[in-house]
Amino acid sequence: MTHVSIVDIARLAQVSPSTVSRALQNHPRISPERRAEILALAEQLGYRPSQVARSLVTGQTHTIGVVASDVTDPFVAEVLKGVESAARSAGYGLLIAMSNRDPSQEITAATVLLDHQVDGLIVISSRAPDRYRQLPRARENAAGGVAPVVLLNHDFSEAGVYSVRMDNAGAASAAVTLLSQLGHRHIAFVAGPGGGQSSHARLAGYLQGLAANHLTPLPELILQGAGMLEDGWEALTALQTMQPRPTAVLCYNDLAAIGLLAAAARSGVSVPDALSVVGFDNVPLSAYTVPALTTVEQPKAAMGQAAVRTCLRALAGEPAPPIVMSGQIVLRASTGVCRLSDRA
Amino acid sequence: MTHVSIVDIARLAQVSPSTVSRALQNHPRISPERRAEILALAEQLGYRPSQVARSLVTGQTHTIGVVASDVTDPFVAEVLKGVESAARSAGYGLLIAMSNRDPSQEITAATVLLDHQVDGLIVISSRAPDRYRQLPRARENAAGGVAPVVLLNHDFSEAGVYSVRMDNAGAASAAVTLLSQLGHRHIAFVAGPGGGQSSHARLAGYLQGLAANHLTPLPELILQGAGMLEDGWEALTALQTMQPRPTAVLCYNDLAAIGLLAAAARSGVSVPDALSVVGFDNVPLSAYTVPALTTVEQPKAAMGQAAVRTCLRALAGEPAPPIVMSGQIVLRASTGVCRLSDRA
DNA sequence: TTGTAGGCGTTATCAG
DNA sequence: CTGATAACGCCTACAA
Repeated sequence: MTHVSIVDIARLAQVSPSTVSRALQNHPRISPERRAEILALAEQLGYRPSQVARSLVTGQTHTIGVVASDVTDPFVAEVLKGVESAARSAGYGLLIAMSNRDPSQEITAATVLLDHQVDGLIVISSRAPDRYRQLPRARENAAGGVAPVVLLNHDFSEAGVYSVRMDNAGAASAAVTLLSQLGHRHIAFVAGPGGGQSSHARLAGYLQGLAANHLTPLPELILQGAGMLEDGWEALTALQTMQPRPTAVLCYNDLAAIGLLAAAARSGVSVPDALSVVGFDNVPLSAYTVPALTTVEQPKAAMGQAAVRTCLRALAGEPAPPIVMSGQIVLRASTGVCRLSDRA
Repeated sequence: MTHVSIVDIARLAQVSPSTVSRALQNHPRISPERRAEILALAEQLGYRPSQVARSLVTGQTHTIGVVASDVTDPFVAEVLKGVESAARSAGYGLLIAMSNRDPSQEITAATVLLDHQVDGLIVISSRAPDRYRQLPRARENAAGGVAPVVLLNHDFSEAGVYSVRMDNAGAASAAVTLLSQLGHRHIAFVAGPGGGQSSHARLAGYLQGLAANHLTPLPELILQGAGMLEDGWEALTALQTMQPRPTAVLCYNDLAAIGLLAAAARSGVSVPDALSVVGFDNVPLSAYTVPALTTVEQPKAAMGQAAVRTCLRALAGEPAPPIVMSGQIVLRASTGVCRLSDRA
């Protein structure tokens, strides 16, 4: 016998399969003795219920799909960790697929997951959220419902699409204010990947921050990037050749900031004396850079857990309003008072 | 109609469900016209085959389980990326669970995945491989087989258990030789997590390297750790108070090395002038530390892909011998010639 | 080449 | 409280 099933147990226990089924799922209408007896037997036989068979009839797989832009990004990994722990403790499995930061792969990945019949979808850092409304009949759940989609750091109001995000703009703005209070007047920004709403919001926050502090926004102070180490590295050269030269820079994320820090060290640009650097995310590594990175904390694990909660709530038919979390600035050694006199 | 199924198509196409089934899976015995007609109809109706129903009958889910010690570890993330791409292109989904570096959670996670009927299991950095032989009937596949388990960086010969790993000992030994050739005589080692075979092998390699270079192994030069940033950070203090003071240190992984680098910078210990540091893994970040980290490259993505290939091979009943990859030393700025004269 | 019938392991709806 | 019985959506001999 390859696999002990519910009927095997039934036979040995001299009861019907349905009774066994009920015993196994703590159904109220069954005598305690029977249940105990059956449970013991199941245990002893090493019975493992077939999730597959169960899913076929219930229409639920107890599985959540996660499409991640890139697990190699510490922010994503950290969020994923939160997602995993929450999912696991809710009895849900996690089916994962990577989009490799590519919008078209993103919906391909989503489709694959949906085809594997995940109950819901969590997208960590979507870059193509508008396409979810087009996912053909793929989102149709066998139970007749539509798989909820939870977007991380991407506000998007559409039926069946939920969101959990940070106050990206507010935090970015706060970071600029911090720099302004330290006396910096020329603050650059290394932008994030196009298409991502978090990039957009952080850029907006940067501009708001400048305005709030009566600083003039200069287009050339905004550098392109994609939230990767290389971007920060390359940004330094650009910063050094600018006129007037910025004395501080806010980066889309810690990765870019770390790249920038490395470039600065290599080029002999002293941080924070000659240049103050602020990151975003507060990944574990940011405490171990040289100098330690001032950054904006994002409650990464909590966001992941919130995404799962939102998903389950949607699944249960309960209301699941957008969640917006806020982040604190973590002051470390990469920022300092502006040493340059301002000659307008 | 909640979900279009094979019988819906059959009805509309005026054929039997089995014909539709055959058309959908490119079965040879069906007329091309029918197939075309049916395929078109399916497409038009937005038909999505139910993986669940399919799995119930075939006994295969086309899903591979991955238990990862911690996605937050860049090495693990990088390997996972390789696993994902290989799995995806083979048409397999990925069910993931985290062990949080805890041996007991590791087998719990494995069990959860197995209960979700994954076809095979890949364990990224196992710390409790001997327990896989005890996984009760959980590994029993519905098709009557046993789910193959592929261990990463953990050699383990047992039926149904496969392995893909690096030549950890060889690489560690080579790293020691490099340091020795740079003139270092007192080389410390920051060890990795207990239980992991890669820790064990790298430690062994370190000792072999010492022996090969006629250096005396001193127990106090071996520091405990778990492959995390903190371990390197804490190791520095220990190193500084040793007599004689080591002039070089090999770390279990890049994370520990990065922590060590940070501590050194904070304490004013100049790297590599006063201390040479070598990591292991060559994670992307290691090129962006200050100074850039000399380390041992591990073909991370390739290892992940090899793990998937091994798993699929085992699934197909083909032989899948252990795979051992080798790593190159990547020479960067954290190592240098020993500046201290040797006073025995 | 195509149709029929049985079954994969569970759950759920009925009667008893 | 318990037992038949019918799905769930698909695959696969076997029959036609």
